[in-house]
Amino acid sequence: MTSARPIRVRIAPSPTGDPHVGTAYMALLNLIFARQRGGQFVLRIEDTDRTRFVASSEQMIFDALRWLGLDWDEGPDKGGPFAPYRQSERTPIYLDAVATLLASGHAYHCFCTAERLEAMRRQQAAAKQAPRYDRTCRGLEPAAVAARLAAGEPATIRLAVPPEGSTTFRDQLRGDITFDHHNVDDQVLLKSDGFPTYHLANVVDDHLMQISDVIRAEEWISSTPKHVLLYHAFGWELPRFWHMPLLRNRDKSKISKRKNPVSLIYYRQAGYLPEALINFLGLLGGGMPAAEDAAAEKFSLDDMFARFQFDQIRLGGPVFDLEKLRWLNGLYLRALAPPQFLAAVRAGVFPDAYLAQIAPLVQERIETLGQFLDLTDFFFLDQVAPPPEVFLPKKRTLEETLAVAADLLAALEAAEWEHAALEASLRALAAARQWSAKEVFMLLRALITGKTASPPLLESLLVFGRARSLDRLRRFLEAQAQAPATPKG
RNA sequence: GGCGCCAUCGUCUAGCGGUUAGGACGUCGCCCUCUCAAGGCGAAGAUCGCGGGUUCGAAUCCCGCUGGCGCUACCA
Repeated sequence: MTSARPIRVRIAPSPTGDPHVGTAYMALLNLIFARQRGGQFVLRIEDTDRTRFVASSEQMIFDALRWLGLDWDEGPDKGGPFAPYRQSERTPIYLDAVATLLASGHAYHCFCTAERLEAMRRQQAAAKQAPRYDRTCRGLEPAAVAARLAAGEPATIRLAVPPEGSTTFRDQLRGDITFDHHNVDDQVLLKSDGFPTYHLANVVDDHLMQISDVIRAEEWISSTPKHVLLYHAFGWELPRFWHMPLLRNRDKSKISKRKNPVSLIYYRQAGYLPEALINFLGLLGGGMPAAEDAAAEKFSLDDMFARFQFDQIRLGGPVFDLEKLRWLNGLYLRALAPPQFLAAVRAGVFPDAYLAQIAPLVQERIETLGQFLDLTDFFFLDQVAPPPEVFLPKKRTLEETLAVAADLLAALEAAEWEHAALEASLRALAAARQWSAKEVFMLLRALITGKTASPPLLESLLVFGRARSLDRLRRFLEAQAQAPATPKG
C-alpha cells in the first residue's frame, strides 16, 4: 500500500536557545537511518515561533551538529532541491495550504481571543473536563466570517476535526495507535501573526520535501492524529512514523536543563569529545547489538551505520547517565596519540579565543605571570567546591543561603546572557530575598569561582559561558542536597 | 482529570517459551604501583513492577492492576 519511494528523513530543530542534546540524538538516529538506506538527510529550521526565536541559535545548531559529525545533505546553509529550508521563508506556502483547507471545509476561522480561551480552559478545569477548544467559531456563517475579517478582526485558523470516529496510524516501532476524535482538539494551524504552528508547517513541509520517514521523539505521538488528519485532508501520502524514546533525567522525567546539562555547547566546553558523545548516544535506546565486554561498548558513527538496528530499539526512555558518558570520554581520550591529545587539550581547554577573553580580566591585577592560574583557575576547572566558609555569608543560615542559591540558578536560567540583564536580574533577586546586592554577588562569586576574590563577576560569567555556569550551580545544589555542608564557627 | 506510550540489577542494556537471567557504567575488595589514575582479577547488586491466565514449561504470549512518563498552548 505504501509505494516504494526514495528514503528521505529530516530533523526539524527550533532555534529557541542552545542546541539541545535531544536534537543531537534525533539527528544521529535520522542520519543512521538515511545512511543505511541510501537516503537523504535534511535539516529544516522550524522558526515559526517568533516569541521564542533566538537569532544566534540557528548558527549554534549548525556548529554543534557539525562538531558531532552529524552533517546533513540539504539545509538552510547548503540549499537543495526543496529550498528554502527555513520555515520563516516559506510563509506563502503555508498560506496557500491553509486556503486549500478552508476551501475544502477542513479548517475554519476562529476569532476567539486569548483571554476567552483562557477563561474557557479555567471553566473546563473547574468542571473537571478536558481542556479543549469549544468550537464556538466552527459554525460561523461565511458571510459573518468575511465581515469580521474585513473589519480587521484578528483570527486564527483551526483544523476541523471530524466530530465522530477515530484516527489510527501505524507507529513503526509500536504498531497501530488509535485516537478517538473526541480526544483530538481543533488545533490552531495558522496563528494570528500569520505564521503557521508546528502541526501545519511540519506536515506541509514533510510532504513538499518528500520526507518518507518521520523519525522524531515520542512526545509527538499524541499530536500525530492531527497530522494524519491533515495528510488526509490534503490527499497526501502518509510518511512512515517512528517515535523514538525520550531521553530522561535521573528521575525519569523528560530531560531538561533544570536537571541535566542539555546544551551541546556545554559538552563541547566541558571537554567532551564528539566521538564519545556520539558513541554514548548510540548506546541509549538499544539499536546497537549487545556488547559482550567493555571494549565492545566503544563504537564509531561508521560502526553505527553498519550495525544499528531500528527494529531493536527499546521503547523505555533511557536515563542520560553522565557517569557513563565520562567513562566513555576517558576511553577516547586515553586512546589518542600524544600529539592528538595535546591538540585536544589546546582546543578543548585552552583555545586561543577563550584565553583572549580571559586575559583582559586579569591583566590589570597581575604582578607576575605565575599568578595567572591563581586568578583564573575556575575558568578551566571541571568543578569548584567552595566550603561553607567561602560561600556562606555572615549572618545567614545555610538553609537560607541554599534557597538563595536555588533562586540564583533559576534567575540565571531565565535571564538573557548579557551584562545589564544579568545585573538587573541579580539585583531583583537580592531585593526579593531582602539580601544586599553585595551578599548575592558574593554568593554567586563563591559558587562560580570557588573563591571570595575573583576577576569581575559578570564579565567572568559572560566569558565562562551560560551552559557551564548553570551546570556549576546545579552541581553545587545537587552536592548540597546529598551531603549538606556543615558550617563551622 | 482525560487520552496515549512505556515497564529486566541504582543506571545503560542482552534476552524473543526451556539460561546458574549475560555484559557495561557506577559501587566495594584484591593485584599492579612512589601517589592518583589507567589496567588486571573478583564481589555485591534484578524473587525480570504486581496479580491472574495460556502452556509440560514464561522475563519472554494474553488480560487486569499498579507505577512512570508524555501530550493536554495562537511552543515546538
